[in-house]
Amino acid sequence: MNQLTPDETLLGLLAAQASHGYQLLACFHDSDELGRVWKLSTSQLYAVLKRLAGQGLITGSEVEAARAPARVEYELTSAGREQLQTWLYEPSPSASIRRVRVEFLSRLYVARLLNLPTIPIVQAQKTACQQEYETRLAERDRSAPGVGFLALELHLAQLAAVLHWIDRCEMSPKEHGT
Amino acid sequence: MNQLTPDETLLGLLAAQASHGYQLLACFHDSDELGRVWKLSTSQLYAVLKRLAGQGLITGSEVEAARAPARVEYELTSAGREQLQTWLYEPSPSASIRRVRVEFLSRLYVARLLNLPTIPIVQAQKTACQQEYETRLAERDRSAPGVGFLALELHLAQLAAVLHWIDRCEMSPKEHGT
DNA sequence: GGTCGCTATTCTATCGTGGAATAGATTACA
DNA sequence: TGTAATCTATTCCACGATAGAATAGCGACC
Repeated sequence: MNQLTPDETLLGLLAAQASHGYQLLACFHDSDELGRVWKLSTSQLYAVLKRLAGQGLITGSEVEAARAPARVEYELTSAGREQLQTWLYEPSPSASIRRVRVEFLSRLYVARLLNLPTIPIVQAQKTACQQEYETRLAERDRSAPGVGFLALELHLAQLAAVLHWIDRCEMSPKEHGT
Repeated sequence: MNQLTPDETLLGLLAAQASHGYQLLACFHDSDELGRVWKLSTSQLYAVLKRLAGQGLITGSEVEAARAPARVEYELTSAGREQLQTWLYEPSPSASIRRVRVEFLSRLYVARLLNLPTIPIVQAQKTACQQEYETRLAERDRSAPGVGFLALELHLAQLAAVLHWIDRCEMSPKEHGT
């Protein structure tokens, strides 16, 4: 997959608890949950739910709510659970800064939510970023001065910042000292 | 403008020399020029040229080339020159990491190309990023632990990296020591 | 002279997106 | 009791970005 979509993150939320669009949306809007990770519009979320249902990763059923319009509750299928595991422990995650910010943090969020081990996720991401760093470093040495060179240096600085930051992600949420 | 487009960068290139789509494209593909800053498809570039022409910022005229198909050469109008100046010395540039990588480096590229002063551009960008850093720092102190907090810390680390990196941009291309 | 490759531009099909529209249900309050 | 406002929940639609194919002029090579 090349495009950045919340598909698997949705699977993760539904793995924790069967739910419906409007409720899931709240989680993506709460800045203490996924609000700082994803910027998701209403239609996009419902589109993803439809896609996942079409792929047989989740199934929905209409449910009448007590004091609200009827809603469609979705839950994971076994194919969905499998897909989630594969994504969560992807051995070669992307080292793109954007991907780290969004996809890695989503993995972390989901793993914590499901009480699954986070260390392998952090380790895999760290390794990927280190490799990327080495690659770019070699590239820089072959690069002519100019904005292309500056762009590479910025990229290297960003990767270095990620590598320094990522160690803090191994800790559980409560262990954060300064 | 909210969306990230190469419009003004194009104006900058045309300010240096009247040119046509195919040639401009080469500059955006050369990784020693703008290749590491913009990822631009053919159709996007031509679409931008049409838009700029529609806005009266550039004018095109068909030219027969010696050993090639006819081309449309574009040059800046006075409105275009004005727009370029405004953009180049924008007093409050965006502090978004992506914008810095793309828009700021484009400004720098264009200013160098036209032998215009780069210091004010760097200074304005630096100030914007410092302000953003302070804002996010305050936000972090109000934030609950979790991925939202980690996202903020990552953002802060990225901004710090930008602030450290940006000083090197004040130098002319040839002054780069280690 | 056919076809390969370079120059130069346009066309098209698709897809993501934001935001409006729809719609059911409860609450407010006069 | 009527009606306006508000919250819940989902769908619809128009727009623009985008990639990549298609078109097309022109020389070169064998």
